[in-house]
Amino acid sequence: MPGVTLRVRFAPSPTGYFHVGSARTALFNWLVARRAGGTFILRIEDTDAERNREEWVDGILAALAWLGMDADEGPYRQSARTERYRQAVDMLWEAGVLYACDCTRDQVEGRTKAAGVLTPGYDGHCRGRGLARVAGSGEPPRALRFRTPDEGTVAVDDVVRGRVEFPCSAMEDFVAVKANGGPLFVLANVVDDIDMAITHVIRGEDLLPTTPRGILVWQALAAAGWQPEGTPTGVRSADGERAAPDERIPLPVFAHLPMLVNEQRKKLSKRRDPVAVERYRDEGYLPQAFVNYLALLGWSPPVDRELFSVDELVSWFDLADVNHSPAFFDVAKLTHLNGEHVRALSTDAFVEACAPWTKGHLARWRSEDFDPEVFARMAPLVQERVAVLGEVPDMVGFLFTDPVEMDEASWEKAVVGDPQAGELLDAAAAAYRGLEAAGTWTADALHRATEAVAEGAGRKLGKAQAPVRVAVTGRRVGPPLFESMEVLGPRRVLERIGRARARVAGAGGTGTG
RNA sequence: GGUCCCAUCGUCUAGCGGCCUAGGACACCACCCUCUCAAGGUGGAGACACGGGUUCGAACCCCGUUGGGACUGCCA
Repeated sequence: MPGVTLRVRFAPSPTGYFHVGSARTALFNWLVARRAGGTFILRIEDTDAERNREEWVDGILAALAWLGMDADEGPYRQSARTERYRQAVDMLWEAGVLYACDCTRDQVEGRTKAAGVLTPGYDGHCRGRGLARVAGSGEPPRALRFRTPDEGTVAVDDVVRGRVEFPCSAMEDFVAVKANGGPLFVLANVVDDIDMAITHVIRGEDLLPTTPRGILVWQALAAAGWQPEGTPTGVRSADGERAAPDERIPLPVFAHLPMLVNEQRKKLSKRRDPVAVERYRDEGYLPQAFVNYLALLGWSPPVDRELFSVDELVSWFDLADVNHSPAFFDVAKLTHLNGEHVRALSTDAFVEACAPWTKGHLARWRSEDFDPEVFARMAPLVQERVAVLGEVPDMVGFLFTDPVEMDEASWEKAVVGDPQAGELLDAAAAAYRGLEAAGTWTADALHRATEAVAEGAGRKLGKAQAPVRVAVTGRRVGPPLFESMEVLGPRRVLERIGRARARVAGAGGTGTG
């Protein structure tokens, strides 16, 4: 298609925090645009003033920025385009496809119930009443309904699902304009897509049932002579004279993505499912890993692997490889993938990525206690042991907290539960003091010294190091012990072993048994 | 109720009529490696919803059944 640039849009409604499903939709649009060298447009669908909040817009923008999905145009605001919608409504009204309706919801329901109709929905009551567009003073305001065809079908040609046909007989005359004059989704959305020359509409499958309405509106607008905004007038009118409406304002290509579901196989809900993107950011997921995982939800790459950089995703992504069936958002798999991305980082990048937890707002120690050099030395050992960055504080907290915070479960198991713990600690302390005196306080020397202690106690190193580890780091699990003790230094190591030894002795002395 | 969508291991999926005694990944189990924990290695268990067709041949095509889901707002 020479001369035709692909234009896609992500059009969220700011009615809540940014949702993983929305992020997936945004990503697929973004990938398609980047792959094709097209344009990615951001449009905020905020026509419902009562439900939209500015903070949610900020949340969307922040999440998109975090994930690296940069918009080429926008954000456009529907709330700033009311004049454009009014023009569309006028045109549609003149064309006779819109009619005024003053039925309340209760009235409609009452009539369908009384008539015993099996198919609820609007009954076309006001179709032939010829109500004026604006009611007289004192009368209730009137909504405008779109006159749908009585027969035939509307077909949606969908890249993902093929041709889907909807019978007009099942389509009610839907409300396109609120009584207060404001446009509804189906109208504003279509006007914008035409004006913004959108070529591909890529969105969730939940919008598939309303797509025929959009197509009807699109065709009515085209037939009524709607002029897309911002198109050079000369070119357009020349084309417009001859071309059929559908050619003049061609329908976009539709692609309805499979739903993201929870463990109950229901559409992800903001209310009951952990779907806020910012939550994953704060738990320490890497944006590139999150994007990688999101891409795998509903799309499968043509190569047999799952770890991709964002650039690789751009080069491999194709709507033709999008699946049909709903996908479960599996945090366990996301976590694994995140671990892979964490390990793929350079040490410097890892240290940098950890900043929010080491010296930022998520740190659990006083900033003056944090030693960047110590962290940098331990970083490679930590990096290969965490799946999400939020695990980092637990793993290195003993380096920046004095006295060390003791995990009581670890203490119980490795010290209280080990009759030899006391003598092991004594032997280790003695050996370490020797290293300190000899000036050979290195991980290697500590390793050998501890091995000797283990041998002396008649056990394997693995069993012998446990009490020492708990005494020094406060936990049974963590980064390699000897490197940890090396960076911690003799003073603090010996002090901690001494404190633990005293506690064991104290417990023994006051014990009842 | 109506309209529409979907249907391969627990999960994400490969498969687009013969390469399938169905492959990979996550999770799970066992073993190996190992100073703990991870990571890594090896092995294991684990699926074509059901019934009819079409065909020499069906996970793949068609029909039906069943199951799940979405929509059915003067929300988007």
